[in-house]
Amino acid sequence: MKLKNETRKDEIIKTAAKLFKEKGYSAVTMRDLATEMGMKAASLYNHINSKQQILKEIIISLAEEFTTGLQEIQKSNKSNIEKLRDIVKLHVNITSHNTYGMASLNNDWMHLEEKLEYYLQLRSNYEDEFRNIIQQGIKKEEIINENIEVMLFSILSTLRSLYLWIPKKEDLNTEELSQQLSEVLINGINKKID
Amino acid sequence: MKLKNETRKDEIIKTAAKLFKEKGYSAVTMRDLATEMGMKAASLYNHINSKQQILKEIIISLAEEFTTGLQEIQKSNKSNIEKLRDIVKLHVNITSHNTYGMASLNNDWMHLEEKLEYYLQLRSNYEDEFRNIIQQGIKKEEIINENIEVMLFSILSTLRSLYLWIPKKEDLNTEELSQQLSEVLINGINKKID
DNA sequence: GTCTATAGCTAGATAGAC
DNA sequence: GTCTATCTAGCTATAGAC
Repeated sequence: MKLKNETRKDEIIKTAAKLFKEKGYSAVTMRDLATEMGMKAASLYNHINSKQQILKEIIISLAEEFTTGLQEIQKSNKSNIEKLRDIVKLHVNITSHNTYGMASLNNDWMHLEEKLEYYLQLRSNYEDEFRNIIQQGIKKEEIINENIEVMLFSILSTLRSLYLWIPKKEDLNTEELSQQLSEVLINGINKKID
Repeated sequence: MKLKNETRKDEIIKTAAKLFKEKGYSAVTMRDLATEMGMKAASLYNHINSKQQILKEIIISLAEEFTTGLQEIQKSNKSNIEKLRDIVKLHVNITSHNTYGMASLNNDWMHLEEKLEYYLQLRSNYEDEFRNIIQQGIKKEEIINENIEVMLFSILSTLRSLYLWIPKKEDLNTEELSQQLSEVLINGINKKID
């Protein structure tokens, strides 16, 4: 694990993530990746051990980023609605600086081999923490007493799909987007009488 | 195109959709599909012409179902908020009777060959119609004057992700789910003072 | 650190017996 | 309509020259 190699290796992983987003892990060949990197497929193996390792690094680092981000949010004394706003910010921030990787996290996790179980554990824990915030919010009468699973998956689906349309916006203002998204997800789109 | 073949062919397509949902189009082999069907790969070709044809039939029929469904909704004289509720129903209904196919529609459309352009056209038109309903809703002061793209993609992302968690619910009541989902998407989760 | 060459395997699809 | 056998092409990964 020489430090000198990390720069080139990171470049390969970043390029791979871009291609994985376009066609999915299984449809991208090492030759595709090599061509995009301007080299031959065999040369890739001086920097990475396998195609599987690339997928693992993309997905696990992102999954851990979400886990630590949510743990940080949970430490605060904010209201549950405020915690939800922080979760929206977390997703917008991570997605905006790694749009490509988010595609693999969402669509190619099932192709993980040794790390599959670990990933599933992280994801399951994340959903449990998220669900818990909604439950506490209902108990404290900050959140309506609707079906918890419907609220959880409605919000989470939107946040998980962010990678699909964030790149379409030019000059992205993450602070503004987070604010607008929170508004829509929390308060809805229905116009009330002022 | 003998009618007698259609039953077996439909069975193959349905099984393929299930496998495509689990691993994605590219990772599913004709041998996998044959095994699941209890036959040999070569035998599949008595019913279908190619793997690509299977994907095409799964995706295009669903895309057309959404297109005609939205056209039907557009014909009515309902308010724009009511039209949105109908769109939610449309997605819940189509997804609940073809959960597997929805995975391909969402994640494997880029592997379409001859029909790719047609699919992209249908999807683009669908989004335009959807956006138009929101715009009209804002104009008629039924919907808040927030960022249209944020509202559009927030709602559409949730509806497009329905296939991921609808099967987790046992004894699904589509009418009830549509109602709950509309409530959350339109009115938000924030508790207001009664 | 990149290359050529290639091993070893599996993919989609076809031919033809039954 | 299903089978066995097989073709051609493409895959990941390695060996070894430079």
